[in-house]
Amino acid sequence: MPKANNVPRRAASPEYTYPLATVDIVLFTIVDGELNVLVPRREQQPFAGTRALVGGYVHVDEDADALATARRILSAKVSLTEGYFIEQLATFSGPARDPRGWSISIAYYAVVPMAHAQPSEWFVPISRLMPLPFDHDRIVATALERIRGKASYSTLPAFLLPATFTMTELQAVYEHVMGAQLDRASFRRKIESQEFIEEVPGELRRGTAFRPSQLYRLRAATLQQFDRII
Amino acid sequence: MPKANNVPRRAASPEYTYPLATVDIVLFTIVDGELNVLVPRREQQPFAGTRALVGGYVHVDEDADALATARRILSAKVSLTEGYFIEQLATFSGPARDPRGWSISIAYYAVVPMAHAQPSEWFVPISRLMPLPFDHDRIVATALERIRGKASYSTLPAFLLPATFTMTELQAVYEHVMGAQLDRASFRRKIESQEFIEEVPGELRRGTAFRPSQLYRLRAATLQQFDRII
DNA sequence: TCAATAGTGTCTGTAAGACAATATACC
DNA sequence: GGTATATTGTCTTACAGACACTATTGA
Repeated sequence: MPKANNVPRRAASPEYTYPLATVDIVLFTIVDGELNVLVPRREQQPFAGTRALVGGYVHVDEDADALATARRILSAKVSLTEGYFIEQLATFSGPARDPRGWSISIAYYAVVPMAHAQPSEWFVPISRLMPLPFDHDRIVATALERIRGKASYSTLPAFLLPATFTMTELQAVYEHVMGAQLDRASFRRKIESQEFIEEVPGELRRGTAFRPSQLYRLRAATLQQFDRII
Repeated sequence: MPKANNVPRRAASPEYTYPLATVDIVLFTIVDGELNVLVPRREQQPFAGTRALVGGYVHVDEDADALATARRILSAKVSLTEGYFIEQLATFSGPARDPRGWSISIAYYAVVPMAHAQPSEWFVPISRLMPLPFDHDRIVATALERIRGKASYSTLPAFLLPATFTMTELQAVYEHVMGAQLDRASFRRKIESQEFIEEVPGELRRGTAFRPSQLYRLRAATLQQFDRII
């Protein structure tokens, strides 16, 4: 069984060449109220030592599909095994995007609560993102488009929060992801008219500020995948 | 240069096996007011003789990316070279979806006016679609979800119409794609508030019915790609 | 003139934004 | 009690759906 270090090479078939098949993941979290992306330094060539998205080869002998590849990579490279939302983003391909040759990258994006994102030095705020190798700039741009688009009509941003949160914190996350200010009353109305969160009975966030605020949590049905709320 | 009949085979590398890289296309058109999908009979194995989506291998020595693969396939297999809208749908992968082995299908969906769709026996109305080989049922379902979702907030359905059309015809196409009835006044208001179509000056559709109707066409800026209209 | 469709105007309900008023803790 | 935030209520505006009214042609 090939392991992660058993890197596949291009087939040397004289009549036909296969594309490389890889998976890249754009992992988002919130750090200090700002949207961050996981871009650890690469350990292997090409571009060893420079920051890039996490990714890896599709292993046809162990992966049930590309999503399984993505989960395996997150588990192996970032020790992330559960508690995150992940969805396919798009597939990028061509002869020039990877110096190793004609390649396919099935890109995913994922969303985790800040607490689960362990080594914060692997994350970079999207406002301070440097140019990335391969076509990772384009992949990140596509992921940002997607997450911002979905923020306005889905429960996606809620997956950036810890298990319990206040309405104000939820609004702040939506505002950060969407990059826009929202009206408190309208936001509350809209969120409550949907039924994807519920009050944690009797639980209040006290001590921190002045009037304590009600704590909320995602409903069980919402926990595994986000829903449209429009 | 390998041609279409120069089929790539799986690499026989003892230590590592590559996934097959293919592109499949869900081509939509309107026939007699109903949404149809292109599913010609396959000429090659596997599943020769049965209806399936058009598709083919990625040719790394001639394709600039997977979109180029899709365009090459449409040109070669359906003689469709221009006048259609195409967009990436999603990528499907796994060991079982293709009997030839672990495979990747980068799926696209495309939309053409009925006139461009030449041999109508290659098309099947979505209401009468039979079970398809591979995981093409799943791909078609995903494409239908996408096109229906986009219909309500984009100009996509307009690409199913010929060069000029009446407001009533435009509404009928939206209704067929969305699978819902729309109010005439509201529809007209919404479409006119956007600016993606324009009147063809002085041109009316006469003779056909009673009061003649104004003819419209897509604006030049809209012709190449559809826009969000919300 | 009639039939049948094209095109326009009006009313109403819903929901979001603006913004003010009230509630509740800690200091 | 004062302060800062939480939560609720009200007013206004925008817009879509419902529906009726007018316009225009060929028969």
